[in-house]
Amino acid sequence: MENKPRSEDRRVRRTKKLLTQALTSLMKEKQIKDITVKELTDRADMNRGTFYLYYRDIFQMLESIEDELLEALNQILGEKLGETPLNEQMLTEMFEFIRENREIMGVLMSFRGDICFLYRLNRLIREKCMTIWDITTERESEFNYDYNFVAFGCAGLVMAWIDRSCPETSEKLARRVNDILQGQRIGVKAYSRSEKAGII
Amino acid sequence: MENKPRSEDRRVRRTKKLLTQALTSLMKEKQIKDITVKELTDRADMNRGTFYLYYRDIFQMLESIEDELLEALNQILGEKLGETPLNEQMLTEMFEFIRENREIMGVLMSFRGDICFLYRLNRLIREKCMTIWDITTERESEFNYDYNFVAFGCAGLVMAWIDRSCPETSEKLARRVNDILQGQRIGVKAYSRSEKAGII
DNA sequence: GATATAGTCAACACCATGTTCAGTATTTCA
DNA sequence: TGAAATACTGAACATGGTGTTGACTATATC
Repeated sequence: MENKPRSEDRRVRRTKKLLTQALTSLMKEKQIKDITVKELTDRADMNRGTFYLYYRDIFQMLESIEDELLEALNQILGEKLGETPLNEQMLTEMFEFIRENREIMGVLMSFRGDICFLYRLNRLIREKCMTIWDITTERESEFNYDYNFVAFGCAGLVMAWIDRSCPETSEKLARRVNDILQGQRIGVKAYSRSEKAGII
Repeated sequence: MENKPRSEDRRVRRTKKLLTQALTSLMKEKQIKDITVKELTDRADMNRGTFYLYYRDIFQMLESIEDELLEALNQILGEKLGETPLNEQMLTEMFEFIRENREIMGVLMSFRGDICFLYRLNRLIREKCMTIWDITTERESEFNYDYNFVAFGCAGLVMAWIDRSCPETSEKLARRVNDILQGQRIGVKAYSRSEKAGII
């Protein structure tokens, strides 16, 4: 995220950064559909016309922010699929990246966020798993349910983590996810006062 | 969902139903932000003004559809919290409800859906768990991570299920979720070709 | 320091929105 | 079944955010 192509003019970098900050800030206050370009550029302290130099509308702007985040995550996952394993080390790196960008990541995954981003993130990791594990189409259906459980489960866990401003280290979170995936009992049943109380 | 208060005029029921169908249909084709009231009422074959008799805008309409779904699910969960356990029977009932309303549920949970709905659904179940299991505030943090993993994991599993038009029975799905929650190994590791390939 | 490029400011047409009102159609209930 | 109530239609209207343009100013690059 930080090291963008230096080809862009300093002013361009500044403008985009200010707009991103303003959008992040506004999305903490209201739904994206209720944010106007005027409001956004006012907060970024710039002319409304400047916005249109780079983005078609606010939704497209959000999408382009998502593009950058996903591209960066893709880099971490290893550009050439199948080369790097999805291990605890890699989970740590991903969580660290999320932590570093927790402002915008938090917004995107919050109730004011974008379900599309969750899906794109999900697919990114999913495709890597498919390649690494060489899932055939016959096994795909079976794979899909469990995969989705784990993937969205992780997303949920990360949401709770960001929501608390990432108090635990990325390493600890990666270890927790690792433990769960290694087959460790998900600690929910432990909360039940009695066996009879239910199973969830 | 089906048995609404009969107090409403038949025309009103008809209008709302047509609008809901039209919205569901349109959301399969495009994002909600790109749907105009004109487009919606055209598809529902009615006057544009009629829409405003019941809804302020399209987003508010979606919200009111969500309200009804969540209210119905709340009924299934038992109105008086803490009275009914969250067991396999109840999971089956919930999945059956989702299956019956899979058209709109599918849209709401799809990549064109509403992240807010996921959060509301999550909170609904969460609050019930908190009450039943008598989670104290000290234990809440610990509980939160695991709970979120399971809750969003279930959501992900359901998404995959709806996405395939619910081929498995609600009973079978409830059993699968039950198995996972009972501590059964989540079947992802099984897909790995070798132990070295990674842990996710 | 010269040139290129980015940002500002004001003005503009456009179009979906949300509201209104009079007239018509349908439902409800006595 | 008929009358009163209520819902829907169709057209008109003001409004406000949108996206674009062109001339001018400010800033970065080399």
